[in-house]
Amino acid sequence: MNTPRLSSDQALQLDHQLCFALYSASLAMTKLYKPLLEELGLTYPQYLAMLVLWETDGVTVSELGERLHLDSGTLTPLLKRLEAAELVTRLRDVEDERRVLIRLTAAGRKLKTRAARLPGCVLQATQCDVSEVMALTQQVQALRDRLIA
Amino acid sequence: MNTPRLSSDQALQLDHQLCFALYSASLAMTKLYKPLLEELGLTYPQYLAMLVLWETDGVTVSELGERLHLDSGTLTPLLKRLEAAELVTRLRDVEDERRVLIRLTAAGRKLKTRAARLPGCVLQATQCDVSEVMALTQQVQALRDRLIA
DNA sequence: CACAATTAAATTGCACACAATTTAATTGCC
DNA sequence: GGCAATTAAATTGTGTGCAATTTAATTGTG
Repeated sequence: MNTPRLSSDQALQLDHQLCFALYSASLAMTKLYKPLLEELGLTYPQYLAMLVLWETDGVTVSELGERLHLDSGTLTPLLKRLEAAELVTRLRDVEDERRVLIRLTAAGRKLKTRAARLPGCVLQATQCDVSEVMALTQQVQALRDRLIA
Repeated sequence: MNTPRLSSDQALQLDHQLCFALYSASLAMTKLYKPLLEELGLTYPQYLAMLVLWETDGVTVSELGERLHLDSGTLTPLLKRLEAAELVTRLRDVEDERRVLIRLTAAGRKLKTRAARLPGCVLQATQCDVSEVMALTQQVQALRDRLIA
């Protein structure tokens, strides 16, 4: 059996692009989170950084970057805003002064309680059940990991 | 049978977030396209705009925005850059002077030929076959449309 | 121990995204 | 026809993303 092929014209159609499906779905997600995160005083990328810290407090900027696939050019100003909001502290590691350790403040830890309702809200918006969302999440993660490799 | 539930702690884990899977996969896609698009002198969002125009030449800023789920705040400067690159023209619609019609130049139309190889490069990077990519694309599109609704 | 190479953040500059506002043109309603 | 309401882009301001460069600290090698 032959591998299915598409004409060059079809292959360039916007609605045939996996990249655009991901791009527009990701932006739609951001818009969905926006009003929910506004109550917490967070932007969407700031929320992702907080998710990492709620899992593992006290990480370096690099470690945070590896986890989120973002670099210091993005994270440094974002973390300064979280520091200004008094949700995290940014202190040079005494073991290695090149590194900056990001730690949650009491307010930062406390915010997790209020964030706990978000996953339920988002699940509802997907109109899927948990198992469907988990399956799609894993498929998209696996794709991402192949793209990065 | 009960709907599966997750603890609030598990539900907030980064790797359980569909939103983060989409976000990081979308950014990974952008990075994959970057060197390919550099040869064409396009950024990734500019490429998406060109995809629309290669399908339907002569659209308004609003129509382009509906197709890409982007607003004039994003599109106006982007289109000015495509105009500066002499790939499109931006002219007020004589029928309704509020509207701006975006049309491909000869160079803009011609660029489609060179773009034709991109879908193949991207498919290869996914390490999937066409049918898998198509299925995932449709799943993600359907999710996006439910999120927007 | 000196010093080149490496590493970690920060900085700079450019291009998005998007909310909110402004400007200009058209429509609707009387 | 006049004018409020609506519509389409553009503008303004904030916050990412990321390449490229800079700054500062550490490591490796002779």
